[in-house]
Amino acid sequence: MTLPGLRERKKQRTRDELTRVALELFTAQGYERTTVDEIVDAVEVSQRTFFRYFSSKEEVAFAVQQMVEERFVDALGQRPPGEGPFDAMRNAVLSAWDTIGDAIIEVVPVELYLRSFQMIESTPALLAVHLRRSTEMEETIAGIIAEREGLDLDADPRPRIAVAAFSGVMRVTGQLWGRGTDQSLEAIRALTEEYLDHLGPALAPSWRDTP
Amino acid sequence: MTLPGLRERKKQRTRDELTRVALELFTAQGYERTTVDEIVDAVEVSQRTFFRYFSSKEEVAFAVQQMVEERFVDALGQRPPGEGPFDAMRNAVLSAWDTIGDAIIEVVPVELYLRSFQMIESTPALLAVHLRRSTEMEETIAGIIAEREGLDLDADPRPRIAVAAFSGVMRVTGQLWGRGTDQSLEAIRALTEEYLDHLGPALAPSWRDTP
DNA sequence: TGTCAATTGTCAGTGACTGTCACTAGCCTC
DNA sequence: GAGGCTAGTGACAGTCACTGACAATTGACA
Repeated sequence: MTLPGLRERKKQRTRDELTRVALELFTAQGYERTTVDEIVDAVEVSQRTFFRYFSSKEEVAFAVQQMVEERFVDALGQRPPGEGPFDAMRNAVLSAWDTIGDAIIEVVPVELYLRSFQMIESTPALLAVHLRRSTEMEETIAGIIAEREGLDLDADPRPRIAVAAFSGVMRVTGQLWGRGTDQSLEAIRALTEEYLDHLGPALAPSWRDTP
Repeated sequence: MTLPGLRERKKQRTRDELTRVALELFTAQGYERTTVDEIVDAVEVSQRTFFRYFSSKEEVAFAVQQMVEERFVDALGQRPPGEGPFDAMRNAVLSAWDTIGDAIIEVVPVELYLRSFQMIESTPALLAVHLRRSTEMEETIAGIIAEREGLDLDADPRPRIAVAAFSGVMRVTGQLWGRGTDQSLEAIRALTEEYLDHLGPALAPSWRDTP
Protein backbone atom coordinates (compact mmCIF):
# COMPACT_ATOMS: atom_id res chain seq x y z
CA MET A 1 0.00 0.00 0.00
CA THR A 2 2.43 2.68 -1.17
CA LEU A 3 0.98 6.12 -1.77
CA PRO A 4 0.87 7.01 -5.46
CA GLY A 5 3.82 8.86 -7.03
CA LEU A 6 3.75 12.29 -8.60
CA ARG A 7 2.98 10.92 -12.04
CA GLU A 8 -0.07 9.07 -10.75
CA ARG A 9 -1.34 12.08 -8.79
CA LYS A 10 -0.95 14.33 -11.80
CA LYS A 11 -2.99 11.93 -13.88
CA GLN A 12 -5.78 11.85 -11.32
CA ARG A 13 -5.76 15.63 -11.09
CA THR A 14 -6.03 16.01 -14.86
CA ARG A 15 -8.85 13.51 -14.99
CA ASP A 16 -10.80 15.17 -12.17
CA GLU A 17 -10.26 18.60 -13.69
CA LEU A 18 -11.49 17.46 -17.08
CA THR A 19 -14.55 15.94 -15.42
CA ARG A 20 -15.37 19.00 -13.38
CA VAL A 21 -14.81 21.52 -16.17
CA ALA A 22 -16.77 19.38 -18.62
CA LEU A 23 -19.77 19.11 -16.29
CA GLU A 24 -19.63 22.81 -15.57
CA LEU A 25 -19.61 23.73 -19.25
CA PHE A 26 -22.24 21.11 -20.11
CA THR A 27 -24.66 22.28 -17.43
CA ALA A 28 -23.99 25.97 -18.10
CA GLN A 29 -24.35 26.11 -21.86
CA GLY A 30 -25.65 22.67 -22.83
CA TYR A 31 -23.94 19.44 -23.85
CA GLU A 32 -24.21 19.90 -27.59
CA ARG A 33 -23.18 23.52 -27.51
CA THR A 34 -19.99 22.60 -25.69
CA THR A 35 -17.08 21.41 -27.82
CA VAL A 36 -14.27 19.19 -26.63
CA ASP A 37 -11.91 21.98 -27.63
CA GLU A 38 -13.53 24.31 -25.11
CA ILE A 39 -13.01 21.77 -22.35
CA VAL A 40 -9.38 21.06 -23.14
CA ASP A 41 -8.59 24.76 -23.58
CA ALA A 42 -9.93 25.47 -20.09
CA VAL A 43 -7.88 22.63 -18.57
CA GLU A 44 -4.92 23.40 -20.84
CA VAL A 45 -4.32 19.95 -22.26
CA SER A 46 -4.46 18.78 -25.85
CA GLN A 47 -7.59 17.28 -27.37
CA ARG A 48 -5.66 14.07 -27.80
CA THR A 49 -5.16 13.87 -24.06
CA PHE A 50 -8.88 14.26 -23.42
CA PHE A 51 -9.56 11.25 -25.61
CA ARG A 52 -6.95 9.24 -23.77
CA TYR A 53 -8.86 9.72 -20.52
CA PHE A 54 -12.36 9.42 -21.97
CA SER A 55 -13.18 7.34 -24.98
CA SER A 56 -15.80 9.86 -26.05
CA LYS A 57 -17.31 13.21 -25.19
CA GLU A 58 -20.28 11.28 -23.82
CA GLU A 59 -18.20 9.27 -21.39
CA VAL A 60 -17.02 12.25 -19.37
CA ALA A 61 -20.64 13.14 -18.66
CA PHE A 62 -21.02 9.84 -16.80
CA ALA A 63 -17.82 9.93 -14.75
CA VAL A 64 -19.69 10.75 -11.53
CA GLN A 65 -22.71 8.60 -12.29
CA GLN A 66 -20.29 5.71 -12.47
CA MET A 67 -19.43 6.15 -8.80
CA VAL A 68 -23.08 6.13 -7.80
CA GLU A 69 -23.64 2.86 -9.59
CA GLU A 70 -20.68 1.20 -7.97
CA ARG A 71 -22.04 2.26 -4.61
CA PHE A 72 -25.39 0.61 -5.28
CA VAL A 73 -23.74 -2.64 -6.34
CA ASP A 74 -21.69 -2.63 -3.15
CA ALA A 75 -24.79 -2.01 -1.04
CA LEU A 76 -26.64 -4.82 -2.77
CA GLY A 77 -23.80 -7.21 -2.10
CA GLN A 78 -24.07 -6.45 1.59
CA ARG A 79 -27.79 -7.10 2.00
CA PRO A 80 -28.60 -9.97 4.38
CA PRO A 81 -29.33 -13.24 2.58
CA GLY A 82 -32.70 -13.53 4.31
CA GLU A 83 -34.16 -10.66 2.32
CA GLY A 84 -36.16 -11.52 -0.77
CA PRO A 85 -34.73 -10.33 -4.11
CA PHE A 86 -37.00 -7.38 -4.45
CA ASP A 87 -36.54 -6.16 -0.88
CA ALA A 88 -32.78 -6.50 -1.23
CA MET A 89 -32.73 -4.27 -4.30
CA ARG A 90 -35.08 -1.81 -2.72
CA ASN A 91 -33.07 -1.50 0.46
CA ALA A 92 -29.82 -1.29 -1.45
CA VAL A 93 -30.93 1.78 -3.42
CA LEU A 94 -32.22 3.46 -0.32
CA SER A 95 -29.01 2.83 1.57
CA ALA A 96 -26.98 3.95 -1.43
CA TRP A 97 -28.81 7.28 -1.61
CA ASP A 98 -28.09 7.78 2.08
CA THR A 99 -24.31 7.66 1.71
CA ILE A 100 -23.74 8.96 -1.77
CA GLY A 101 -23.16 12.62 -1.00
CA ASP A 102 -19.76 12.04 0.63
CA ALA A 103 -18.30 10.09 -2.26
CA ILE A 104 -19.34 12.56 -4.91
CA ILE A 105 -18.01 15.68 -3.26
CA GLU A 106 -14.42 14.50 -3.63
CA VAL A 107 -14.57 15.18 -7.35
CA VAL A 108 -17.37 17.69 -7.95
CA PRO A 109 -19.76 19.70 -5.75
CA VAL A 110 -22.99 17.80 -5.06
CA GLU A 111 -24.97 20.60 -6.62
CA LEU A 112 -23.07 20.11 -9.88
CA TYR A 113 -23.85 16.41 -9.82
CA LEU A 114 -27.54 17.11 -9.40
CA ARG A 115 -27.49 19.51 -12.33
CA SER A 116 -25.60 17.08 -14.53
CA PHE A 117 -28.11 14.35 -13.70
CA GLN A 118 -30.85 16.57 -15.07
CA MET A 119 -28.73 17.46 -18.06
CA ILE A 120 -28.39 13.77 -18.90
CA GLU A 121 -32.14 13.25 -18.64
CA SER A 122 -32.86 16.20 -20.88
CA THR A 123 -30.21 15.63 -23.55
CA PRO A 124 -31.39 12.94 -25.98
CA ALA A 125 -27.91 11.73 -26.90
CA LEU A 126 -26.93 11.39 -23.24
CA LEU A 127 -30.23 9.88 -22.20
CA ALA A 128 -29.65 7.16 -24.75
CA VAL A 129 -26.23 6.34 -23.36
CA HIS A 130 -27.58 6.52 -19.83
CA LEU A 131 -30.21 3.94 -20.62
CA ARG A 132 -27.69 1.60 -22.21
CA ARG A 133 -25.41 1.90 -19.23
CA SER A 134 -28.39 1.10 -17.04
CA THR A 135 -29.10 -2.12 -18.86
CA GLU A 136 -25.48 -3.10 -18.56
CA MET A 137 -25.81 -2.66 -14.83
CA GLU A 138 -29.05 -4.61 -14.82
CA GLU A 139 -27.09 -7.57 -16.07
CA THR A 140 -24.67 -7.19 -13.17
CA ILE A 141 -27.52 -6.93 -10.68
CA ALA A 142 -29.33 -9.91 -12.15
CA GLY A 143 -26.16 -11.91 -11.63
CA ILE A 144 -25.99 -10.91 -7.96
CA ILE A 145 -29.67 -11.74 -7.43
CA ALA A 146 -29.29 -15.10 -9.13
CA GLU A 147 -26.36 -15.93 -6.89
CA ARG A 148 -28.22 -14.85 -3.74
CA GLU A 149 -31.09 -17.11 -4.68
CA GLY A 150 -28.91 -19.94 -5.90
CA LEU A 151 -30.35 -19.79 -9.41
CA ASP A 152 -28.87 -20.22 -12.87
CA LEU A 153 -29.21 -16.92 -14.68
CA ASP A 154 -29.68 -18.55 -18.06
CA ALA A 155 -32.05 -21.27 -16.94
CA ASP A 156 -34.35 -19.15 -14.80
CA PRO A 157 -35.67 -15.90 -16.28
CA ARG A 158 -36.94 -14.53 -12.98
CA PRO A 159 -33.82 -12.63 -11.90
CA ARG A 160 -33.64 -10.71 -15.15
CA ILE A 161 -37.37 -10.08 -15.15
CA ALA A 162 -37.42 -8.80 -11.57
CA VAL A 163 -34.42 -6.58 -12.21
CA ALA A 164 -35.93 -5.26 -15.43
CA ALA A 165 -39.15 -4.28 -13.67
CA PHE A 166 -37.23 -2.80 -10.75
CA SER A 167 -34.98 -0.76 -13.03
CA GLY A 168 -37.92 0.44 -15.06
CA VAL A 169 -39.45 1.94 -11.96
CA MET A 170 -36.10 3.43 -10.93
CA ARG A 171 -35.79 5.12 -14.28
CA VAL A 172 -39.25 6.65 -14.08
CA THR A 173 -38.36 7.86 -10.61
CA GLY A 174 -35.24 9.59 -11.88
CA GLN A 175 -37.16 11.21 -14.72
CA LEU A 176 -39.89 12.57 -12.50
CA TRP A 177 -37.36 13.80 -9.97
CA GLY A 178 -35.54 15.70 -12.69
CA ARG A 179 -38.78 17.33 -13.79
CA GLY A 180 -40.00 18.15 -10.30
CA THR A 181 -39.25 21.15 -8.14
CA ASP A 182 -37.52 19.59 -5.13
CA GLN A 183 -34.19 18.62 -6.56
CA SER A 184 -32.42 17.42 -3.45
CA LEU A 185 -30.91 14.08 -2.58
CA GLU A 186 -33.61 13.65 0.05
CA ALA A 187 -36.31 14.15 -2.55
CA ILE A 188 -35.07 11.43 -4.85
CA ARG A 189 -34.69 9.08 -1.93
CA ALA A 190 -38.29 9.67 -0.91
CA LEU A 191 -39.55 9.27 -4.48
CA THR A 192 -37.65 6.01 -4.81
CA GLU A 193 -39.28 4.61 -1.70
CA GLU A 194 -42.75 5.74 -2.69
CA TYR A 195 -42.66 4.49 -6.27
CA LEU A 196 -41.19 1.10 -5.49
CA ASP A 197 -44.08 0.59 -3.09
CA HIS A 198 -46.47 1.23 -5.97
CA LEU A 199 -45.06 -1.48 -8.19
CA GLY A 200 -46.83 -4.52 -6.74
CA PRO A 201 -50.31 -2.97 -6.76
CA ALA A 202 -49.75 -1.56 -10.26
CA LEU A 203 -49.63 -5.10 -11.62
CA ALA A 204 -52.94 -6.14 -10.09
CA PRO A 205 -55.58 -7.25 -12.61
CA SER A 206 -57.70 -4.22 -11.91
CA TRP A 207 -56.77 -0.88 -10.39
CA ARG A 208 -60.33 0.03 -9.60
CA ASP A 209 -60.44 -1.93 -6.35
CA THR A 210 -57.36 -0.29 -4.81
CA PRO A 211 -57.12 3.47 -5.34
CA MET B 1 -58.07 9.89 -51.56
CA THR B 2 -56.06 10.55 -54.73
CA LEU B 3 -53.24 8.19 -55.47
CA PRO B 4 -49.84 9.84 -55.09
CA GLY B 5 -48.17 11.49 -58.09
CA LEU B 6 -44.85 10.54 -59.65
CA ARG B 7 -42.89 12.88 -57.42
CA GLU B 8 -44.35 11.33 -54.29
CA ARG B 9 -43.75 7.78 -55.50
CA LYS B 10 -40.17 8.58 -56.40
CA LYS B 11 -39.57 9.91 -52.92
CA GLN B 12 -41.02 6.81 -51.32
CA ARG B 13 -38.89 4.61 -53.58
CA THR B 14 -35.71 6.48 -52.67
CA ARG B 15 -36.52 6.27 -48.99
CA ASP B 16 -37.28 2.54 -49.12
CA GLU B 17 -34.15 1.87 -51.15
CA LEU B 18 -31.99 3.77 -48.72
CA THR B 19 -33.55 1.81 -45.87
CA ARG B 20 -33.09 -1.57 -47.50
CA VAL B 21 -29.54 -0.95 -48.71
CA ALA B 22 -28.55 0.50 -45.34
CA LEU B 23 -29.90 -2.49 -43.41
CA GLU B 24 -28.24 -4.88 -45.84
CA LEU B 25 -24.86 -3.21 -45.46
CA PHE B 26 -25.24 -2.82 -41.70
CA THR B 27 -26.10 -6.46 -41.14
CA ALA B 28 -23.50 -7.71 -43.61
CA GLN B 29 -20.46 -5.77 -42.49
CA GLY B 30 -21.53 -4.08 -39.25
CA TYR B 31 -23.03 -0.70 -38.48
CA GLU B 32 -19.83 1.10 -37.61
CA ARG B 33 -17.89 -0.32 -40.52
CA THR B 34 -20.52 1.01 -42.92
CA THR B 35 -20.19 4.64 -43.99
CA VAL B 36 -23.03 6.82 -45.20
CA ASP B 37 -21.07 7.27 -48.42
CA GLU B 38 -21.26 3.54 -49.11
CA ILE B 39 -25.03 3.62 -48.73
CA VAL B 40 -25.60 6.63 -50.96
CA ASP B 41 -23.18 5.32 -53.58
CA ALA B 42 -25.16 2.08 -53.79
CA VAL B 43 -28.47 3.94 -54.13
CA GLU B 44 -26.88 6.62 -56.34
CA VAL B 45 -28.02 9.69 -54.50
CA SER B 46 -25.95 12.38 -52.84
CA GLN B 47 -25.04 12.26 -49.16
CA ARG B 48 -27.05 15.42 -48.69
CA THR B 49 -30.16 13.61 -49.88
CA PHE B 50 -29.63 10.82 -47.36
CA PHE B 51 -29.61 13.35 -44.56
CA ARG B 52 -32.78 14.93 -45.87
CA TYR B 53 -34.60 11.60 -45.45
CA PHE B 54 -32.93 10.55 -42.21
CA SER B 55 -31.70 12.99 -39.63
CA SER B 56 -28.80 10.69 -38.78
CA LYS B 57 -27.12 7.45 -39.74
CA GLU B 58 -28.73 5.94 -36.66
CA GLU B 59 -32.25 6.84 -37.73
CA VAL B 60 -32.23 4.71 -40.85
CA ALA B 61 -31.49 1.67 -38.71
CA PHE B 62 -34.85 2.16 -36.99
CA ALA B 63 -37.00 2.83 -40.03
CA VAL B 64 -38.63 -0.61 -39.84
CA GLN B 65 -38.76 -0.75 -36.07
CA GLN B 66 -40.81 2.41 -36.27
CA MET B 67 -43.53 0.56 -38.14
CA VAL B 68 -43.65 -2.17 -35.53
CA GLU B 69 -44.13 0.35 -32.78
CA GLU B 70 -46.93 2.12 -34.56
CA ARG B 71 -48.65 -1.21 -34.96
CA PHE B 72 -48.49 -1.89 -31.25
CA VAL B 73 -49.92 1.51 -30.41
CA ASP B 74 -52.79 0.89 -32.83
CA ALA B 75 -53.48 -2.51 -31.29
CA LEU B 76 -53.48 -1.05 -27.80
CA GLY B 77 -55.95 1.61 -28.83
CA GLN B 78 -58.34 -1.11 -30.01
CA ARG B 79 -58.34 -3.22 -26.84
CA PRO B 80 -61.76 -3.47 -25.16
CA PRO B 81 -62.15 -1.05 -22.25
CA GLY B 82 -63.04 -3.91 -19.92
CA GLU B 83 -59.50 -5.26 -19.93
CA GLY B 84 -57.24 -4.20 -17.08
CA PRO B 85 -54.20 -2.09 -18.04
CA PHE B 86 -51.73 -4.89 -17.88
CA ASP B 87 -53.85 -7.34 -19.85
CA ALA B 88 -54.49 -4.69 -22.48
CA MET B 89 -50.78 -4.14 -23.01
CA ARG B 90 -50.10 -7.84 -22.99
CA ASN B 91 -52.76 -8.64 -25.55
CA ALA B 92 -51.77 -5.68 -27.71
CA VAL B 93 -48.20 -6.94 -28.10
CA LEU B 94 -49.34 -10.43 -28.83
CA SER B 95 -51.81 -9.26 -31.45
CA ALA B 96 -49.19 -6.95 -32.92
CA TRP B 97 -46.71 -9.79 -33.33
CA ASP B 98 -49.40 -11.76 -35.13
CA THR B 99 -49.88 -9.24 -37.91
CA ILE B 100 -46.47 -7.62 -38.18
CA GLY B 101 -45.02 -9.77 -40.92
CA ASP B 102 -47.26 -8.37 -43.65
CA ALA B 103 -46.46 -4.76 -42.94
CA ILE B 104 -42.72 -5.24 -42.87
CA ILE B 105 -42.38 -7.17 -46.08
CA GLU B 106 -43.52 -4.18 -48.11
CA VAL B 107 -40.21 -2.49 -47.44
CA VAL B 108 -37.68 -5.18 -46.55
CA PRO B 109 -37.69 -8.98 -46.39
CA VAL B 110 -38.72 -10.25 -42.95
CA GLU B 111 -35.44 -12.05 -42.62
CA LEU B 112 -33.59 -8.75 -43.01
CA TYR B 113 -35.73 -7.21 -40.29
CA LEU B 114 -34.91 -10.04 -37.93
CA ARG B 115 -31.20 -9.63 -38.59
CA SER B 116 -31.33 -5.88 -38.13
CA PHE B 117 -33.11 -6.34 -34.82
CA GLN B 118 -30.17 -8.41 -33.62
CA MET B 119 -27.74 -5.89 -35.03
CA ILE B 120 -29.38 -3.15 -32.98
CA GLU B 121 -29.15 -5.24 -29.82
CA SER B 122 -25.49 -5.99 -30.41
CA THR B 123 -24.31 -2.53 -31.47
CA PRO B 124 -23.81 -0.32 -28.40
CA ALA B 125 -24.52 2.96 -30.18
CA LEU B 126 -27.75 1.58 -31.66
CA LEU B 127 -28.81 -0.17 -28.48
CA ALA B 128 -28.58 3.18 -26.72
CA VAL B 129 -30.84 4.85 -29.28
CA HIS B 130 -33.19 1.88 -29.22
CA LEU B 131 -33.63 2.22 -25.48
CA ARG B 132 -34.28 5.93 -25.71
CA ARG B 133 -36.86 5.39 -28.40
CA SER B 134 -38.47 2.80 -26.17
CA THR B 135 -38.86 5.25 -23.31
CA GLU B 136 -40.37 7.77 -25.66
CA MET B 137 -42.93 5.17 -26.60
CA GLU B 138 -43.50 4.32 -22.96
CA GLU B 139 -44.68 7.86 -22.48
CA THR B 140 -47.15 7.42 -25.32
CA ILE B 141 -48.40 4.14 -23.90
CA ALA B 142 -48.71 5.56 -20.40
CA GLY B 143 -50.91 8.28 -21.86
CA ILE B 144 -53.18 5.71 -23.48
CA ILE B 145 -53.41 3.67 -20.29
CA ALA B 146 -54.18 6.74 -18.22
CA GLU B 147 -56.95 7.66 -20.61
CA ARG B 148 -58.42 4.13 -20.57
CA GLU B 149 -58.50 4.21 -16.79
CA GLY B 150 -59.65 7.79 -16.56
CA LEU B 151 -56.57 8.86 -14.62
CA ASP B 152 -54.42 11.99 -14.63
CA LEU B 153 -50.95 11.00 -15.81
CA ASP B 154 -49.24 13.56 -13.63
CA ALA B 155 -51.29 13.00 -10.53
CA ASP B 156 -51.23 9.20 -10.50
CA PRO B 157 -47.88 7.46 -10.96
CA ARG B 158 -49.37 4.03 -11.62
CA PRO B 159 -49.67 4.25 -15.41
CA ARG B 160 -46.02 5.14 -15.82
CA ILE B 161 -44.94 2.55 -13.28
CA ALA B 162 -46.94 -0.25 -14.89
CA VAL B 163 -45.70 0.68 -18.35
CA ALA B 164 -42.11 0.89 -17.12
CA ALA B 165 -42.27 -2.58 -15.62
CA PHE B 166 -44.01 -3.94 -18.70
CA SER B 167 -41.45 -2.42 -21.04
CA GLY B 168 -38.60 -3.68 -18.93
CA VAL B 169 -39.81 -7.21 -19.40
CA MET B 170 -40.35 -6.63 -23.11
CA ARG B 171 -36.79 -5.45 -23.46
CA VAL B 172 -35.38 -8.50 -21.70
CA THR B 173 -37.54 -10.64 -23.97
CA GLY B 174 -36.10 -9.01 -27.05
CA GLN B 175 -32.56 -9.42 -25.79
CA LEU B 176 -32.95 -13.10 -25.01
CA TRP B 177 -34.66 -13.71 -28.34
CA GLY B 178 -31.75 -12.12 -30.15
CA ARG B 179 -29.31 -14.32 -28.28
CA GLY B 180 -31.30 -17.53 -28.68
CA THR B 181 -31.32 -19.98 -31.53
CA ASP B 182 -34.90 -19.83 -32.75
CA GLN B 183 -35.01 -16.45 -34.42
CA SER B 184 -38.47 -16.54 -35.88
CA LEU B 185 -41.43 -14.27 -35.35
CA GLU B 186 -43.23 -17.17 -33.71
CA ALA B 187 -40.41 -17.57 -31.21
CA ILE B 188 -40.51 -13.98 -30.01
CA ARG B 189 -44.26 -14.13 -29.72
CA ALA B 190 -44.02 -17.21 -27.53
CA LEU B 191 -41.25 -15.68 -25.41
CA THR B 192 -43.30 -12.53 -24.94
CA GLU B 193 -46.25 -14.52 -23.67
CA GLU B 194 -44.15 -16.66 -21.36
CA TYR B 195 -42.14 -13.85 -19.80
CA LEU B 196 -45.05 -11.53 -19.20
CA ASP B 197 -46.66 -14.36 -17.28
CA HIS B 198 -43.60 -14.48 -15.06
CA LEU B 199 -43.77 -10.85 -14.04
CA GLY B 200 -46.38 -11.06 -11.30
CA PRO B 201 -44.78 -14.00 -9.48
CA ALA B 202 -41.31 -12.43 -9.81
CA LEU B 203 -42.39 -9.59 -7.54
CA ALA B 204 -43.59 -11.91 -4.77
CA PRO B 205 -41.80 -11.42 -1.43
CA SER B 206 -40.12 -14.80 -1.70
CA TRP B 207 -39.45 -16.95 -4.74
CA ARG B 208 -38.86 -20.05 -2.72
CA ASP B 209 -42.55 -20.91 -2.37
CA THR B 210 -43.32 -20.90 -6.09
CA PRO B 211 -40.66 -22.52 -8.27
C1' DT C 1 -45.28 25.02 -73.12
C1' DG C 2 -43.75 27.76 -69.68
C1' DT C 3 -43.76 28.97 -64.89
C1' DC C 4 -43.61 27.66 -60.06
C1' DA C 5 -42.17 24.97 -56.32
C1' DA C 6 -40.30 20.89 -54.54
C1' DT C 7 -36.27 18.03 -54.63
C1' DT C 8 -31.67 17.17 -55.31
C1' DG C 9 -26.64 17.97 -55.94
C1' DT C 10 -22.39 20.55 -55.04
C1' DC C 11 -19.37 22.65 -52.07
C1' DA C 12 -17.35 24.36 -48.12
C1' DG C 13 -17.10 23.98 -43.33
C1' DT C 14 -17.50 22.16 -38.28
C1' DG C 15 -16.83 18.89 -34.73
C1' DA C 16 -15.87 14.22 -32.86
C1' DC C 17 -12.55 10.96 -33.02
C1' DT C 18 -8.06 8.11 -34.45
C1' DG C 19 -3.24 6.84 -35.84
C1' DT C 20 1.37 8.21 -35.84
C1' DC C 21 5.41 9.97 -34.22
C1' DA C 22 8.32 13.03 -31.90
C1' DC C 23 9.00 14.90 -27.33
C1' DT C 24 8.81 15.72 -22.40
C1' DA C 25 9.04 14.48 -17.70
C1' DG C 26 8.65 11.22 -13.73
C1' DC C 27 11.09 7.15 -12.28
C1' DC C 28 14.68 4.01 -11.37
C1' DT C 29 19.36 2.32 -11.47
C1' DC C 30 24.05 2.76 -10.83
C1' DG D 1 22.88 13.12 -9.34
C1' DA D 2 23.63 11.64 -14.30
C1' DG D 3 21.61 9.05 -17.58
C1' DG D 4 18.63 5.69 -19.58
C1' DC D 5 13.82 3.93 -19.65
C1' DT D 6 9.08 4.56 -20.37
C1' DA D 7 4.48 6.45 -19.41
C1' DG D 8 2.15 10.25 -20.75
C1' DT D 9 1.58 14.28 -23.80
C1' DG D 10 1.36 17.32 -27.89
C1' DA D 11 1.27 18.28 -32.77
C1' DC D 12 -0.47 16.97 -37.05
C1' DA D 13 -2.87 14.88 -40.60
C1' DG D 14 -6.78 12.34 -41.83
C1' DT D 15 -11.68 10.11 -41.59
C1' DC D 16 -16.48 10.37 -40.93
C1' DA D 17 -21.02 12.26 -39.53
C1' DC D 18 -23.50 16.12 -40.22
C1' DT D 19 -25.03 21.18 -41.70
C1' DG D 20 -25.88 25.60 -44.25
C1' DA D 21 -26.05 27.93 -48.55
C1' DC D 22 -26.88 28.14 -53.14
C1' DA D 23 -27.27 26.42 -57.78
C1' DA D 24 -29.34 22.94 -60.84
C1' DT D 25 -32.99 19.92 -61.94
C1' DT D 26 -37.47 18.04 -62.44
C1' DG D 27 -42.45 16.98 -61.38
C1' DA D 28 -46.84 19.66 -61.15
C1' DC D 29 -50.08 22.43 -63.01
C1' DA D 30 -52.07 26.42 -65.21
